[in-house]
Amino acid sequence: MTEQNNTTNTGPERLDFIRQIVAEDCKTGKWGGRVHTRFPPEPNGYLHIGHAKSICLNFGIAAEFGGKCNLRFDDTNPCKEEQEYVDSIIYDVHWLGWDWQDRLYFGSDYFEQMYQWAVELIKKGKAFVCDLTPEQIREYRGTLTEPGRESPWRNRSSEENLDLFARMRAGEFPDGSRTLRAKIDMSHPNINMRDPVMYRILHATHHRTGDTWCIYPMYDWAHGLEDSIEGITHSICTLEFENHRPLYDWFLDELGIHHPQQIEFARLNLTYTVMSKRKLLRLVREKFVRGWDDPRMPTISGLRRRGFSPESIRNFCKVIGVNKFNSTVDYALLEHCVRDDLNRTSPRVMAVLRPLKVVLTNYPEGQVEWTEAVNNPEDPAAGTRKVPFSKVLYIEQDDFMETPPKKFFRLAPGREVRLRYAYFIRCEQVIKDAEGNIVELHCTYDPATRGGNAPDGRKVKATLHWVAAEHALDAEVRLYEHLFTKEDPDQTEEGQDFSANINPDSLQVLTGCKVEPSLKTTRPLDRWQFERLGYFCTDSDSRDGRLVFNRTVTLKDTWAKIQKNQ
RNA sequence: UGGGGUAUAGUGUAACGGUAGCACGACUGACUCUGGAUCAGUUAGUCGGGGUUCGAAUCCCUGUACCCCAGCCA
Repeated sequence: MTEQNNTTNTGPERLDFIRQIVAEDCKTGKWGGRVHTRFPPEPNGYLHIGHAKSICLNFGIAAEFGGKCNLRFDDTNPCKEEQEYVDSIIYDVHWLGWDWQDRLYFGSDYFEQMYQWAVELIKKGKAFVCDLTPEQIREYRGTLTEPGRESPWRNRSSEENLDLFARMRAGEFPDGSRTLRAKIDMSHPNINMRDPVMYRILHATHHRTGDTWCIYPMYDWAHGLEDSIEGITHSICTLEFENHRPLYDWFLDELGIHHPQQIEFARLNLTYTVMSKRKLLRLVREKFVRGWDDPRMPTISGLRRRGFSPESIRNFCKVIGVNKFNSTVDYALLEHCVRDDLNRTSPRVMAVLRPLKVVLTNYPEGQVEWTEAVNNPEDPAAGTRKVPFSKVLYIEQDDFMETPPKKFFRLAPGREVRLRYAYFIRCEQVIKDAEGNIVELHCTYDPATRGGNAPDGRKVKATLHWVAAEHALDAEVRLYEHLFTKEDPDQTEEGQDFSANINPDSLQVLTGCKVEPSLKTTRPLDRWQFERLGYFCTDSDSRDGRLVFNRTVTLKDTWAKIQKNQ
């Protein structure tokens, strides 16, 4: 913990409401000064930016308070969970920069202990085997406004319950035929307390325990026990579990075991995207995207492939804060965070996405000059590199207009601009094809402006990026827009769902792009700034001789804004 | 209409009875070999109505709105 400097007016570090609780607990010694959190994903899908919020909260709090944070898989439902998801989650949490040392746990490792505790509750007369069908259980539960009715099986002797429960475990009964239920209160206003199911019979193969179990614990029963076993102090979860806290508390108190404090916070919502695993699964299954790691997905793997850095995601999670009320964060804030980080860390490079050929009529045929370019103006240590310059070049089509409107100060007939790190050039002639399309520009360069400055002190209003034709590498560049056309994808017409709001133009593939030769050896996940265009990331489809880049995010573009407002 | 939560600029958040602050966005301007970055500035807020108090975003009362809960999902 750093010493507070009272001479500055920055004030004390502001703590969110969860950190306030943790800080208070440390002060009062509630847990003996211990802070132990956990991130408990269910391995039934890929992690997304919303999980990152939880990950940063749990691992962040542990780190800040000198505590520990476990990675624990909440794998109590064999029907939905897969090893593939376990692997991806481990990879993603690590990639985000967090470490759990040797504390990688699985709820399924505690199945035997859970079973023993269930037996204990049965013996206490606090749990019973119920023979009601799923439909009957629903009927007996009552409704939000009416109390439920007690199961006719509620008052079996503990001997009978013990025997039946053992036989459930032994696999004597078919799926769905019986459950183990807690005996609480069928008229409780909180429906979760109306004799909730603790175990269901499921003859399913579990991704870790195989076929050793045919009864599986329900979340409400299992989760608190997992936290208790691991000695968790602060069990941080999302808002929808607030209604379950009384049950969480009830189980731990009845058992008289270590009782962590559950604290709930609001999950993250982001504009122009969906966050529920169910919807993300649909996007993948119904091929709206190319997979879990499609760069348009809000998954960690998608963001990684898109070019987001772990630092930018962690910083995003810090600036959005944490609260108890639902809110939707503007996607622009995520973009701000990634630009902020990439601006400082990304090497600059020149790439032309939509090439327009430029011939310098007064430049010597066959001559090549290697001009020195700065790799990162924000980081002098990044050094410089040499970029080839010659008679035939490519510039961006957007950087030339035959009849330029007001405020357009790039290249136009008769106008002079600077080619970055090279020369001033002047447009002398526009060459068109039979249809009148501009296919080539004839320009002259001023040899006196070598390096990019005029000895006579004359100024140009624009600096253009460029690539020498003969040295250029071909590349494919994938441009992305929001996956949905609406800020809230769930806002739909009657009878439609979020898929109706999918943006048909969310992916645009550009081929025949020209990039500078230094990019020849780039490897997947390398991050770049293409000067004046944006931040780009070498895609995993990229290989020697076939370069593929993803646009992470554009640079802030004043000219685009002017155009849009016209 | 049962229970549990929550309301602060366009958006995300601070304030813990004492000047409503920060960030993003938007809009100006300066600077610039990236129309980037940077810098300076502008914009705009306490859900409504009562009360308590010298003083209320904060405490009390009362409305209103939104979210969650009736899986043998988590």
